[in-house]
Amino acid sequence: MRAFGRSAYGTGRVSRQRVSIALVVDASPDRAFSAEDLAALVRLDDPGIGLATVYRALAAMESSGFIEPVGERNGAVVYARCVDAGHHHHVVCTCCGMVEDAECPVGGTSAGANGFRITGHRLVLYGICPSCQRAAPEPGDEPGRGRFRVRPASRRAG
Amino acid sequence: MRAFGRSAYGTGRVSRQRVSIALVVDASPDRAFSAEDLAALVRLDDPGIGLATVYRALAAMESSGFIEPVGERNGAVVYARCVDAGHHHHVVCTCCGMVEDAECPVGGTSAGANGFRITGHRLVLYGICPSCQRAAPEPGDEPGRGRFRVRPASRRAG
DNA sequence: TTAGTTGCAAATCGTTTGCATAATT
DNA sequence: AATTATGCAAACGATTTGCAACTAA
Repeated sequence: MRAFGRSAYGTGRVSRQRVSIALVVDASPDRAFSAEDLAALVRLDDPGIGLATVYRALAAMESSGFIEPVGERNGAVVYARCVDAGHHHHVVCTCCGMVEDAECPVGGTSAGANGFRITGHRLVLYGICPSCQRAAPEPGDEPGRGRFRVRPASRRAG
Repeated sequence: MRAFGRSAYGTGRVSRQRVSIALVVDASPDRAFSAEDLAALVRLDDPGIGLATVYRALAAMESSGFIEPVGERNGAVVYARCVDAGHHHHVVCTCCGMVEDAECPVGGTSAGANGFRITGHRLVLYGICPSCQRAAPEPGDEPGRGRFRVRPASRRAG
């Protein structure tokens, strides 16, 4: 197997399954997705793909920088495709899960206050996308349309 | 039961257990801790405290802004005490788990690019604290001292 | 060949919950 | 007295892992 997939996984072999998975992820650059979401989509083409395979691919894509975890939905981690090449972040619609790359507003801090040597950071912006804003009656209310609510990662239900 | 604890939990009743828990958290403002860590510390004074109680207290303290999840350790979420009152973030030593409050470097973005109405963000800075830097032979190597490795939240082992 | 990948099913294990009891307000 | 918190133990459920078969390189 060749071509696409190489870039998504960085290193390692590129199996038929990994190509399918990478293609689906590549085709959904503006939507946060969970392992189950991804599996469901991939199964449209390859019904026999196993969840474990998806999880393993997810881990590989994350460490290669092809995707990044951006929150959770019902206790499951949701990821976003990293469209931009370099260092960047994501804005996630907490209502529908829409995602867009965002520039990194964090600067200078790499100097490190209090003697810390800063090695990195994780930032995710949350908001309401244009589409969901339109659907929301009261600006300020959490729109009720989305079936993909994303929440800042940390714990399960509430 | 009264006094301390009120501020930590925002609303709700303040039981003996919740006071003990809040006291321990308050006494560890510079260390990331997991539910198990916290339970172990609290049990020094109150051996009978249940893990579920700690988890419930953790949830309450998080929603009241007394603590914030800052990563994970062996698949368990680790929290940091929010020393500062207002909006701020944390710098976490990925080696030993030491934590310090950090100012928010994110500005203006509240305007929202691409039409998003930004409602919030989550930022955690990672680095090596002065103490661990001293313990690290090669500047650049991940020090090997810490027994509390913290990793950016997302998934379990690797 | 040879090492990395897959699918399946079982195992993990941090976290959540139901319930009867105890304690706060 | 009314309501909320606690402890225990069982339940959850997303994610991980062992393993034999398979396959990209």
